[in-house]
Amino acid sequence: MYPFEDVRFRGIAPQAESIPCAACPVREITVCGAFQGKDLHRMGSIAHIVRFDAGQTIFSEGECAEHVFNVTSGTIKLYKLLSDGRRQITGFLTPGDFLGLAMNEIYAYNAEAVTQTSLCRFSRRRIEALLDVFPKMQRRLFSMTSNELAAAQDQMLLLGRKTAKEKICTFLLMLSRRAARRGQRENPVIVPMCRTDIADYLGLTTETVSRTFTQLRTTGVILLEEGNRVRVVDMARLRDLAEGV
Amino acid sequence: MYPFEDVRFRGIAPQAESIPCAACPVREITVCGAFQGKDLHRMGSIAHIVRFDAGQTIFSEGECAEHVFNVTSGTIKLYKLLSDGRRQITGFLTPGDFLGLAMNEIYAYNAEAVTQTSLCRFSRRRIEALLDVFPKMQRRLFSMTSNELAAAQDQMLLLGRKTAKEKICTFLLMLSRRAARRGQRENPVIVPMCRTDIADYLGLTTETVSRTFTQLRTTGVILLEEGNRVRVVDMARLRDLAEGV
DNA sequence: CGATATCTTGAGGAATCTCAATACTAGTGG
DNA sequence: CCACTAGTATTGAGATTCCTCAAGATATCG
Repeated sequence: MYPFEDVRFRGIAPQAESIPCAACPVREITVCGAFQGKDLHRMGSIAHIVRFDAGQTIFSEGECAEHVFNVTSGTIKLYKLLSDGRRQITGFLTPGDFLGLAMNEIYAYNAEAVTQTSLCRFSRRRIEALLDVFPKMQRRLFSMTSNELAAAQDQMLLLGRKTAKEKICTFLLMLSRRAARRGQRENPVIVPMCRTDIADYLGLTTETVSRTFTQLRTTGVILLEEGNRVRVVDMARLRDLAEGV
Repeated sequence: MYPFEDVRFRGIAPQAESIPCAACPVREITVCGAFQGKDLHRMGSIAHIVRFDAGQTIFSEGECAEHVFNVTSGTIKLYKLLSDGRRQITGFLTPGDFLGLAMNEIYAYNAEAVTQTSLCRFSRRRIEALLDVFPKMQRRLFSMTSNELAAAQDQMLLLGRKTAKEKICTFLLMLSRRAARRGQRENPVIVPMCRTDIADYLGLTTETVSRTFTQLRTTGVILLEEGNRVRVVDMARLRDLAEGV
């Protein structure tokens, strides 16, 4: 049987009931890719599908880390706050990404839905127990965490040493490459997050983000299309600008 | 028998020959803490002790990742470069830290000795093979990587949203806490790295680092003592300044 | 004790931020 | 179908932090 919808959240979307893990759109690229047959069924039996609307909080820093999640659709932002409200978004998650990774007793950051989102939720305790039984799963989780760490190091380079223009170009490239990796179109880059979120991700202000987009548009690197889409006119130039060449 | 010194590197220090893994000063806090008795012996049999002088490169970005390391003494910096030479130090490693963590085929960053350093070196291929045999080790490595990821997220908050003064205060606190965790004195903070390294770690210039130290000194928060030591006069104030209160 | 590297200090400049006003967009109700 | 509203994005002008360039001070090491 397929995992129950959590009653605290929104009504079940049509596909939520009918798609078993075997047909999960992100299974192959996420931690569940380590399972097959009976094991996959076992995973499914402890999973709950939960949904969030844009802007809803999934969990907050300091809360007891009861759950871990797989993103199955939508975009999520992770962020940390300073006491006066300054915010740093540490990452955007998309389908296939794992959430709650730190595996400590307490969440060390906030997670909030950027768009409408659905997640596959697990009890952290149960998943940790499974790690000892399924080394493959642990291996996969470890590998995913390592990749995240590498991405975090790239982001430190961006935050510490890149200019506003380089930051924006790097950001657009990241979105484009991520879409391509998921088999989506890489060129009209879909930007689901608002200027404030982009600013808080890149260590800038919304005004600077806006001005930089305008500058890239007037210099013929991009076109700002409707529906939060950015058409890259000169991809090679965008790549150069991202690295400061 | 204790692991051989690698002949490509400097002469064996006295303790290198005489201390078996069982007496390793960092065993309990590093990945090897997962082993005992025969298993520990097996780890030791595939380890090589290597030493580096301050300034020597341990490995470079883009190189084939043949080895992984445990730091047993000294301080190491990890950094990434932009094509024009701008540098971001992504972390400083001290005894007990693991190096080469990404476990990809290629190192994604540079590692260089800040002080004289000794490392316990392993073949990456062999360690990966051990991961399947010793889930405890994998669990430990995963846990260490998760901690590093959490630290990276803190550093993103620092780089993206903190002022120069907050950055320096956070940095001093980090060094102090790290020393305390290792059982060393926490108050005269030992700062083994030069101003340029601090600047490249915090996303500042050496001049700004220097000016900020001076400002903290003249406002009575710290004292600059000889031997790269910083005496914290007002720890509570330092903590407040680090968070922007 | 001199040479070299590192650190500190100063003056001016540039990138980015802040504050403020205007334009745009999407959703809502008439 | 259009006007209204609230949120979001853009643009402008001035302020500020931090950087750049340059010189002087200090520390380190043979």
